[in-house]
Amino acid sequence: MKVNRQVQSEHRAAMVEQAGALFRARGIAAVGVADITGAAGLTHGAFYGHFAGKAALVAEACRSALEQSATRWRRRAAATAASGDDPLAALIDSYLTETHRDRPQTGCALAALGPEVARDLALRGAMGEGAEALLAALRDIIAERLPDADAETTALGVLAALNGGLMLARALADRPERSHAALDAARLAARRVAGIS
Amino acid sequence: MKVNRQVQSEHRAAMVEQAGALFRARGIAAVGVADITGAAGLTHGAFYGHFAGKAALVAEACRSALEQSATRWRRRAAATAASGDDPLAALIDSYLTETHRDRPQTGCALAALGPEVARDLALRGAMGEGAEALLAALRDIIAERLPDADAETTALGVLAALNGGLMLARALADRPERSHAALDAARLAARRVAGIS
DNA sequence: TATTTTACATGATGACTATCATCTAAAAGC
DNA sequence: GCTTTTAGATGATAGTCATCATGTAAAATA
Repeated sequence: MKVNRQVQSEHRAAMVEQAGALFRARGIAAVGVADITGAAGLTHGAFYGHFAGKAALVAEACRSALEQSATRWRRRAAATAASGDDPLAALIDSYLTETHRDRPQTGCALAALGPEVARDLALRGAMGEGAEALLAALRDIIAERLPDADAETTALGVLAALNGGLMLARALADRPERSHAALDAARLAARRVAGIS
Repeated sequence: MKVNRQVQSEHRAAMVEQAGALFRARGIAAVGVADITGAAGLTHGAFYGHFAGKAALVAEACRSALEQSATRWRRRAAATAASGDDPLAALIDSYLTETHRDRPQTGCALAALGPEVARDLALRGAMGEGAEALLAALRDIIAERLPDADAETTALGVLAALNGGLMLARALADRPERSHAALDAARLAARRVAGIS
């Protein structure tokens, strides 16, 4: 049955959103078109009216998830700065938590999907754009917090430490103390890279 | 046709080896049993005499690839130390290269497969063991090079920076200069985490 | 050498999945 | 209100893949 334009665009947004969550939780290959439409409250037939194919949705979901993260980073940095705290330290601390480790579906898409997406040439564009959005947010936070630093290089280094730390904590998830130690060590590492506390 | 025990064990080793390379290059889900046996010069029928199923081979291939990396790290550290160079700096520099970025099939399995494997509970054990092997090698190299450092924490932090840096460089592979900058920044970051040069 | 065992090949099967064709009912447009 | 358009549902199709069943020839064993 046909729905009005408002509902239609909600359906599309729901598919992008649910796809992003499912991909991050289970991986791209393990999520089918029917899983995505189902999570959005539709059936598989609705899919091809909205997207050219699964690959098109993957690209859109990745870019969208990363840009959403970038926006969240900026908002939170503004909020912590307003309350007198260090926005860079706050970002590092909130990224490298057990909560983030255990909730990939709402977490950083770069850490959850980076390798899987990077090896698909058709998806590299979307991933690159999303990564740049994250880096731009981080660079701005660093430039404001550390006016003397090379914000561009520091942002790349800090993002590497954040991503790698989260990935390592997930790879060690079977060993709770080791996984916890990885998060602690990565928080320290990210601070050292930034040159703070 | 039956083959002798020597050849049989070579076939098994070839399947583990080829699986490791194919998984790192294309991802686990994108590689079929027939691809692996084919790369080893066999047909799909030979598979189930050697492994309980695809999952069993995935676990073995991951552990094997990571342990091989750990061994290579130790050997190279010994060689660079013998020639008077800094083994830790050499490890950092050789990990964060464009060659490593562009050759996942022979590179670090943690960076290539970490997220994909970490979300599969049945595979976490193998990945955790492999990660520990890498960390042990790195810890030993650090303990020798920096006797005053907390080698355990430093190893976790450096591995996070290495992994994250490589992943970021791959995510930015579409933008050659940015990808190059990510490698440069990650080398600098890893050094800062270790507290060297 | 004769017999048994078995590593691998061939072929089959069932499950799953992306995509397409068709149908329907409701929204859009007049 | 009537006609046209179309979002989504249902069902079909073709391809892929892991796994299993069976055959065969060579190694192992006696």
